[in-house]
Amino acid sequence: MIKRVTAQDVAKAAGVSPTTVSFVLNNIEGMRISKETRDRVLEVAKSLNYHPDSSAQKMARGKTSVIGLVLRQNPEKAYADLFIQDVMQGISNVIRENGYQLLFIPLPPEDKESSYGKLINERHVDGLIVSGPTDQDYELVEVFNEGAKIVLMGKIRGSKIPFIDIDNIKSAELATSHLVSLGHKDIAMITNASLNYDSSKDRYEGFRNVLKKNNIALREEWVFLGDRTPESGYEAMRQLLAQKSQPSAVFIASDTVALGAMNACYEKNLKVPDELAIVGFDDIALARYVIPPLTTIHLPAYSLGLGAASMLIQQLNDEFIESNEIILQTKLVIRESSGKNVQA
Amino acid sequence: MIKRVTAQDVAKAAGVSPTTVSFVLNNIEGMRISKETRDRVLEVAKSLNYHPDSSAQKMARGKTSVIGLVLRQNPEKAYADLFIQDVMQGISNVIRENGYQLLFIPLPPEDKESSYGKLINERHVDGLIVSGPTDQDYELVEVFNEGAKIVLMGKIRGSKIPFIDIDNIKSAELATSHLVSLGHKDIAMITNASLNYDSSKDRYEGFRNVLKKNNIALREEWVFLGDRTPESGYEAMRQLLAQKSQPSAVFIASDTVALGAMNACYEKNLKVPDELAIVGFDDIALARYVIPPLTTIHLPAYSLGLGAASMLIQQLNDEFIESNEIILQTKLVIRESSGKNVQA
DNA sequence: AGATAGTGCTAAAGCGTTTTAGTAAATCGT
DNA sequence: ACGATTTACTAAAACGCTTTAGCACTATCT
Repeated sequence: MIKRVTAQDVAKAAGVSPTTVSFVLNNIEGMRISKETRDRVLEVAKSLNYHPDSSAQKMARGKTSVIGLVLRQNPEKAYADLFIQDVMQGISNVIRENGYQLLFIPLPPEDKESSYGKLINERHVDGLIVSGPTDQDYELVEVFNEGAKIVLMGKIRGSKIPFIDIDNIKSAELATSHLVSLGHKDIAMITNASLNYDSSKDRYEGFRNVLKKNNIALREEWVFLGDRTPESGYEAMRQLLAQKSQPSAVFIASDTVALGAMNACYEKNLKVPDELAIVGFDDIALARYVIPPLTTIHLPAYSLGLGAASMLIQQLNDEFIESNEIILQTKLVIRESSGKNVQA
Repeated sequence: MIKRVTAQDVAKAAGVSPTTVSFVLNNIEGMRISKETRDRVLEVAKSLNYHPDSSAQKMARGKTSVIGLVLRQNPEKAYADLFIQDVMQGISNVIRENGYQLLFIPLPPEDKESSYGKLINERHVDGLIVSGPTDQDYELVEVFNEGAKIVLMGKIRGSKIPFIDIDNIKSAELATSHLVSLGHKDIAMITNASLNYDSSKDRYEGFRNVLKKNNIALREEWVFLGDRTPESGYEAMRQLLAQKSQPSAVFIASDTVALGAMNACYEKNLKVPDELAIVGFDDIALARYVIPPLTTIHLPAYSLGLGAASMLIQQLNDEFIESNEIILQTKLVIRESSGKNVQA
């Protein structure tokens, strides 16, 4: 193993103290360093190929400059949910500007063992952005109350943790209404995830609201639970298509799930949208390229990431927090999968 | 900010020295600690909710226990290339077992400024797995020669860096041969990425090899460059379809790119596979759910990740390295997009 | 000329662990 | 009963940086 070049080495070579090296390299204001000395230190540092040891900096500074993005999902699903990609971009942009790094942390829901606590307490991260928290995330609330810096994407009812989210109920209403306005009366639904997730519960509620308002009876046998994967959509659709009586439309609360569902239709030679209209949710990058292109609810994933990161950085800087609760707007994007008016 | 609980605090509360606390918590063998003391320390640590500061550990131990996965791509493309998901799973499984963490690092090719050096020298990571290195990655070779622990997924010609890869030439031959054997003579190609990447170059070469062997002339105007995104496939296909003379089949060296291309076909109302046969490459999780399901080259992404991680960990442990160069097998997966025999 | 302020730098403590070298007490062998 | 071992632990250094307090010197003011 090669000997590391330390600030000591630089100091010695430049004929100054380590203190001065630190001042120069970190551009500390208020500390007067002559231009000569400054230049010399800079030059020596470069010629020795000096890089400060980040762990030592963390120690000395008392902060890590790392923020964690925790996905409340199994690793394989975390990577499979395409929607998270845009979110990460939004986050990345904000935090890089502020000198932070992103640590990507899949945290399976069954992994109860004090994992949030570890992340914070072992000082791996300064703060956390938590995507898709569940009802049962008691520890998260606890850790937050102990002073941890956290922002939620999604929300936990009854907690004081700042969050950024969309109005899932309204958005699902938007999607379902679109189907109703096209003349559909027999509408099925596949959720995005299990009902432990608030987002799932709310999207389901929005769906039911619209049915009720239009005096359409909810048919429980037409409601299936997805789990954010194409597989789950495929399976749900196969079960749906195996029933005697069939809907003319289905609202699938996740584009990723819809992908699988559409394949099941293809397999059964069922034409989308002519024989079955489909509306998705998320507007993942791929939605536009699906065959047929997917009508869906556009969710501002990039802005969600951006907003969450900004809120977290405000917390970390102990700045005044403008708003603890941000709700972003969604919109319906009409492509082909929902088809034309059916009553024509 | 709440005062951290340190090993000192635990030591004091348990009536022992910090040394003992460390011995107990790390289960150091050879150090004799009585069961009583051990239990007491453990209990106190738990009751005080003690968590060792990971930065301090890194400092003291001289290692970070973090390994970096660097994607030689722009952040947005890094997340968009679906193939990487499976790779990450393979890596995650190995490294978790060995007590390492994964840091996900998108590193755009244009970012020349000594980035590999930073990662290693600033001690963010103990070692690096580099996916998709390019020809021009001089710094990588340099850093490796200075003693950095690195494993490549892909390869750099002429370097001694251990790598794990597939035989891209042979795999592309496999794909192209399939098309030829179905009776196609007019075959186009869309690459997975720019030809700066070895994988691109090799897949292109395999494609040409088969044409040559079968006395089919290569038509340059039927060759397009993809960039791992659906967008690039969509654009390429539109250009291809705008030409006067049309191929009957196309080999697209990336499933993700193929997704976009297929959408362009749909838009032009061109039936896949009847009017245009398509073979992809990668066998991403979604390939099976595409409409029509995609014939493609299955690439052992999970094993690639697993192998890379294992090789790296061997290096880190200064273990005997069984093999510096591993080539994994691929296979052709025939689904629907390549269609039936065309001469029938 | 003496007090005051400003300039350019450094010594040393501190961050929270791990680890080497060692010590005191208990046990053992003869 | 005395030295040799073993047992159970600890003191202190080390990791590589940041930061506070302060020192010596020069310039400025009255």
